[in-house]
Amino acid sequence: MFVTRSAAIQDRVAEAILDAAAGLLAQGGEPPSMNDVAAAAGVARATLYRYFPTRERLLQDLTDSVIDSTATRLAQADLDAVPVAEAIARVARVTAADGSRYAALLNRFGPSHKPGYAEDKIGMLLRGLLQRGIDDGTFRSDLTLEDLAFLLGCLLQATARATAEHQAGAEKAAALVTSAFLHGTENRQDASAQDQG
Amino acid sequence: MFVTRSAAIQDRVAEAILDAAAGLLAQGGEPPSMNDVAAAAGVARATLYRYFPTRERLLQDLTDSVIDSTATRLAQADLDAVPVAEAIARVARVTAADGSRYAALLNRFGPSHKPGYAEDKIGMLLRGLLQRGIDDGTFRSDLTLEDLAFLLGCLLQATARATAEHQAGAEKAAALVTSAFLHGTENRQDASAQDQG
Amino acid sequence: MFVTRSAAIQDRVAEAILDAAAGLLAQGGEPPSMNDVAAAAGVARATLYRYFPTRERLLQDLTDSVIDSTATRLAQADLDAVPVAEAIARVARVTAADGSRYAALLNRFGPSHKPGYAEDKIGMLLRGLLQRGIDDGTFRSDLTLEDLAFLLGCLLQATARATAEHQAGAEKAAALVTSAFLHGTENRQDASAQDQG
Amino acid sequence: MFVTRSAAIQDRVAEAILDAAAGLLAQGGEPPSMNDVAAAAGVARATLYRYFPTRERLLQDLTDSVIDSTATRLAQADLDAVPVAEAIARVARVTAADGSRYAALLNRFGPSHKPGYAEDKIGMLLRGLLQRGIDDGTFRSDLTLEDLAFLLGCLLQATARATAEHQAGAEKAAALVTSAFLHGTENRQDASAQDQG
DNA sequence: GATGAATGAGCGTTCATTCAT
DNA sequence: AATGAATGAACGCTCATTCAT
Repeated sequence: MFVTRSAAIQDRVAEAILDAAAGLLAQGGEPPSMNDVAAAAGVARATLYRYFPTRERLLQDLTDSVIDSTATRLAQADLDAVPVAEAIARVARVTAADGSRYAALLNRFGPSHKPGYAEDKIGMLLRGLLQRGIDDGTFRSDLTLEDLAFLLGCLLQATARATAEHQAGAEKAAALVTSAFLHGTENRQDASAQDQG
Repeated sequence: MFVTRSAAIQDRVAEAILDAAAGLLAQGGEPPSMNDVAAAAGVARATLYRYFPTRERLLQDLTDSVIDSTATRLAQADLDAVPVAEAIARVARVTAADGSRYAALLNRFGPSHKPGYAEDKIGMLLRGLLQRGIDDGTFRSDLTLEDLAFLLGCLLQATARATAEHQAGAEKAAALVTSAFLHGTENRQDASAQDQG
Repeated sequence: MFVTRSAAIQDRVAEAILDAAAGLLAQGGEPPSMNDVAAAAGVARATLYRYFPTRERLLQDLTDSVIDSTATRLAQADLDAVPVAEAIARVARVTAADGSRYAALLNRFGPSHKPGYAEDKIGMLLRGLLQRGIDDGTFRSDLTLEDLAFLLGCLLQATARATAEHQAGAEKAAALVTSAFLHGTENRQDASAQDQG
Repeated sequence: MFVTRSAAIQDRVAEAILDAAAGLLAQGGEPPSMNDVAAAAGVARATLYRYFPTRERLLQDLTDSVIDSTATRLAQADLDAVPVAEAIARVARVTAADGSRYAALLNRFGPSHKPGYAEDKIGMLLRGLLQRGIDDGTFRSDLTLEDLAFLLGCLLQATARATAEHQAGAEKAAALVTSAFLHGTENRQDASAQDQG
């Protein structure tokens, strides 16, 4: 009981810290110091370190949490229930909308974080989608799964970054990337209309 | 004469410092301290600060210098003398080969640096190329210059980043990006073979 | 209790730092660097700065502490219980013995420190003494309190300085100054024997 | 010839530097940096070092020059031609008027300078005067030449310091010190009127 | 478990002094 | 002989991290 309640409190504190850190990061400007994060979360520096023993660790966990929420949203998008082209469009939209927070992290701290399980979750999801596209003939047959994954990864990451800077163009960027990716990879046999939403 | 020689020495020292900094950055790991940079350049810390009064300034100048060299290489690539498709391919190759250094900087310090004239030089070059493609019907007519620039920018930047991590795949990444971009933006009237090299 | 103990520790550290600084200053030679002070006190430089945020502040506090101890010794000298002449002699002896540390500070850093309450404490003590001398006819009536204070101040300060250089002659200097001051200011009516001890 | 003219120029530059330094010191505030001195004198830092190879040396020479001018003024005061008491009064006045510059140096840099020939010049002059006072019975016979020199030195130095701080009271301080010194050391046999100015 | 204090390392800067020209 | 550039040392300060309580 005690342990449970205690654990709940722990989680609450940890989340408060992550929220504070996310808020500070979203404000732009210089990357916040551990001091700032602790103050914003309303705890002492030493307490912050009890939860996240390292600055790197804090950022890693923050990143994971952000990615996790994106993964969740993607999981809710019913990608398996729609044609690959539409699924790609949805992925692009989610990425543009949600990924800006992730990109903000990337922009400020580089890809130093070792991809955790959260990131793999998205990766597997996308690979599944791409493999389905290969199997059903949506994509050109001369492109391997790796090629497609690289391209889509590039475009999505770039979309996220761009969106993080000018929050406005999220929708447009998503549409553009979707269109380009699908046109750039489509199998010419089917002339299905891959128009952007 | 004297002034010239003196100025030459100055330049040499500045360049030595930039080289040293680039070398340390390329080694990966933690971003080097000013101390390290000075030591690697073989000058005293005070001298380093004489040339680059701020860490930020040093990185800015380093970035500019890297971009400048890429711009120079692009300028030597005779982009105007070949079809747009081939020109894009060349741009991708140069970016993959040369841009890794730039991406290494970006990865470590984010896009905080205000784009200087060097970066604009590349931007103008690319916009000129894309405009030519629009004019000669290489690209789909529903894509504006802005759209094309955004897409190409995304892909090139992603290429550079990817190359910086696995130096090996530079050629392949360039080819893939070229192919995807051209397929994704081409005007369907001409069925020219834009295969990757 | 806890607070008290903690505060006691803090005081102890602060005092250790002041002691170390005093020791280094007493050694003569170049004024010690903050590094030296920290090392001598057995704390890190950052800790030193936690206690004394500025070199100036450290010296100021050191000066105050030295003056304070002199003031304490003067307060214990029972000046009010003895004739003015004897009281002056005691003041001179205390100054010679104790003031050398103060003079060492003055010699190295000039009178830039703004006199704090500690210094005022001594000033008020002496003025009280001099006023008593005026009232009981010890001093010539043509000398104001200001005049007497100036003269005594000059002589005491000079004594302290001289003593700081040749620690040996402290007693002699005190006697000489006492004699000169009393002879130089005495009221000729009373031929009391103000001989030096 | 050349050497002579050159030497003259040298002297001129050296003097310009000393003047500049004196001016900056007189302005109070923080002790001027070698940078400041060089700039004020209109020469490059390296040139300043050619003339005064060390900060300490510059201050030493500056001190010597200030003392020298005081010594000159004392030499012109015809001390030998007047009674000892009057001579002491003149010494005090000159010290108060002229010595403030010296005290400004002392206050800022401490007595680190080894007394040079200039200082000895004043010392010998004063000792001669005091010896005359001993010989002609002006002073108490229980005070040695050393005692008298110490006392007078104390008082004069204090006068100089005091004057340096409040330029105003120079005359008054001189009178006070003269009176105190003479009363404090006089031989009671002669009741000559040693009133202040 | 939470905290205040301590720590070591780096930053940006100034300054006295030295070197090469 | 005069100079600009270089140097090393210190300063005041911030920050990520650790320790003792």
